[in-house]
Amino acid sequence: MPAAKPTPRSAEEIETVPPISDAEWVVMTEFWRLGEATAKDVVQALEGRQAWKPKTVQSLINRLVQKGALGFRQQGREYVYLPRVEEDRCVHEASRTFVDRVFGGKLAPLLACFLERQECTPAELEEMRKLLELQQKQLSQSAPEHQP
Amino acid sequence: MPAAKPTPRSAEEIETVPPISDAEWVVMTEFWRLGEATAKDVVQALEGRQAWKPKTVQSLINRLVQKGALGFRQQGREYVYLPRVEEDRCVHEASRTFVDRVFGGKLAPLLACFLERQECTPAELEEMRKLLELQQKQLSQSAPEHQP
DNA sequence: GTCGATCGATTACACTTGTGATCGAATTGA
DNA sequence: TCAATTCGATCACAAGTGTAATCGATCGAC
Repeated sequence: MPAAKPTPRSAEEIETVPPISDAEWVVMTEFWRLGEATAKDVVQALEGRQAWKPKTVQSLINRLVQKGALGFRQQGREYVYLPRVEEDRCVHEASRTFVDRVFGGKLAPLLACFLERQECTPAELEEMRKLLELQQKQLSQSAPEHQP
Repeated sequence: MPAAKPTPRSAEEIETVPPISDAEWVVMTEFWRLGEATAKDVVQALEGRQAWKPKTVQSLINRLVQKGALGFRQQGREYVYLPRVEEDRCVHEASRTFVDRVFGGKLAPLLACFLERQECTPAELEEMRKLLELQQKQLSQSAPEHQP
């Protein structure tokens, strides 16, 4: 069957993010970083970090297109691909799923797990503490607390 | 460097944890919780939460045995299975892999992601903040700071 | 002692994933 | 003009996964 299917959709967003496998994730990350890119761009970007043949990268791109995670437009003989799913949404979805599966949905045990093994730098510890304090401050402002 | 490699292991313990798939993880979780259990125990434990036929659960158990994640001993006609990999290690390994893949190895962005979407309860926020403070305190004691 | 219920063992089967190779058309350098 | 290169399209193929069903032995109820 010829290329009847590969016309880019006009609709920009899709509602539910498709499942993205580990290897595909590496590729998506590059597209999220680059915004738009040809297959070759991504091959070059991954060079050195990933020992993938160009054809492998192309296969992963093709699957991401099939899944609706990437779109593309034609430019001369080649395609320029671009993300069709937001990084934030995918990242959040993946995190949610992971934390649910492994930690019963709670983040604190994950943090504890990392702290136990000293997986965080002091700078990161500080950053996280600030994030938490900020969040707590905002919460306490928006939701009136009863103070004893 | 703090956090050097922990104590050398005994020769028999499995050093690298096997890959555990999503469905298998659900089963392992029950074994970690129960300590020891027959297939039927786990089927019953999962009843209501997971719409799996008993044969499906048995298949997952068999694969976990093949992978070395479960062991068993015979008891009459049936088997009593038990974990052969520590939950902590599997959980940590899975977390490490996930955070590396999705957040470039840093935990803070994951936390930020959850906070943005208000995925944490106030109690959890507080718990995490305490965890962080404790860790920071311990660090500052073990690694002396340059004096003001 | 026979029959159905019940174990674990073995088999099934489609889908996904990782990792490419091949093919035909277009492009380019000589 | 023609051979080599280079796209994307299509195909390949083994391993892993989700989701069971069937088979052969055994145990318990009559």
